[in-house]
Amino acid sequence: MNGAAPESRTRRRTRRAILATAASVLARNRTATLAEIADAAEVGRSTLHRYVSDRDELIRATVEDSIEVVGQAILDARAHEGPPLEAMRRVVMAHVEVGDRLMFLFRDPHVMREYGVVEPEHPVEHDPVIELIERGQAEGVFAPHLSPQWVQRVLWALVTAGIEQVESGRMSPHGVASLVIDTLEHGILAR
Amino acid sequence: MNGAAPESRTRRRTRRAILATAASVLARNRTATLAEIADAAEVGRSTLHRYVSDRDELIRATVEDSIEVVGQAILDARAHEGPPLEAMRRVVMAHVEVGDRLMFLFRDPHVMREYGVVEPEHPVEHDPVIELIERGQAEGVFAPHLSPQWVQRVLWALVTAGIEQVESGRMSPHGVASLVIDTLEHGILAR
DNA sequence: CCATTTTGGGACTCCGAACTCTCATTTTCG
DNA sequence: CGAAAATGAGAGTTCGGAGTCCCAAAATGG
Repeated sequence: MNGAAPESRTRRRTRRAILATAASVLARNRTATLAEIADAAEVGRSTLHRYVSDRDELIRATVEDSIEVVGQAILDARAHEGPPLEAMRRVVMAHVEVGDRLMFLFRDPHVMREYGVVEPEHPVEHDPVIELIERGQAEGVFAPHLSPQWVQRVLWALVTAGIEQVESGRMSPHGVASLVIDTLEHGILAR
Repeated sequence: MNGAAPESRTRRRTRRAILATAASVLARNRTATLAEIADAAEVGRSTLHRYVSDRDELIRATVEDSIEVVGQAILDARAHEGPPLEAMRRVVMAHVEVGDRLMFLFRDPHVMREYGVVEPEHPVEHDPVIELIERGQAEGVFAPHLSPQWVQRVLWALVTAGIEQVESGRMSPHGVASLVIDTLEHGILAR
């Protein structure tokens, strides 16, 4: 399939910088200009066009890359190992760490709806987070009456909320993960 | 202040339709075209321009209108009356009912940052939801270690998540409010 | 029913972002 | 060092949405 054209180290680094910056900028401003993205990535507009022909292709490539990065972060969190509660905490921290990519992918549902991968390599049944939630429910740790998809969506929502709080200066970066975990686990009632 | 020019019933209705539709469309696609918005509102593009001169003014007017609608819905929820827990449940249901406006206002932080009212009639200290949360904390119902702003943000996040679940067909419209309330109150742990 | 208001649709211009192309310069790496 | 790769900057073109105008048709309301 691939024309046996390995990318040079230089080009690979530039490509990474472009895609990472695009995710970060587009997450915060969906109408950002290509010039703005190029500037933020510290690259000329011409160079940007050497890597992606189109705005459309830029978004497509950024989606693909972001899915890759997020997926790897979750794998690194070893969701399938250890007690579900501890695994969930690692997963939350992993989410926070790739917050930019997550916000790019999921803040605007339009992005995933239009550009989401057509042929998921790992079908939904193998999503590590879903499996973790199901495992936790089976072991009696997570509430059994909540659908795993809902729990996962809540996880995204809280992580996003936490990141926004940090960016708006209403919260220190340090405590976000634990606050999110606490709220996710226990809600807002006194106990 | 106002040039004593009361708007005819006809114009008032079309204005409402335009602003409501704009909120709904822009909430789901921040890059929607004016033509798309006009179509969705079932008015001609010319008519749209008769009510707002500019895309900028359309957004500004939609923000103002949405704040009005959301504020009224929250007032109707009587946040200051009765036990905090029940008041919070009414507030959640009110949020769900004006979900479109909420998503327009808060899904993209850029909107409120750029167009949010400059002179809030009711300063932040008088936000009924914040006051409800503080009251609930004072009465020992809500967790005291969570800042009211964080609780409010979580409330928004969960309502948004619920609405999205409904729209994606993963959940029935009926049970959303109670699911959001349950998750908000207790989190995801088994109990 | 008639005067007035409101609307829809088309034709037109304008503008900014997107995209293309070229060439000199810099960086990489054997 | 020297060839090849990669980049930056600028000029020029294209394109689509935004905004303007006009007129015939429809709806409103007295």
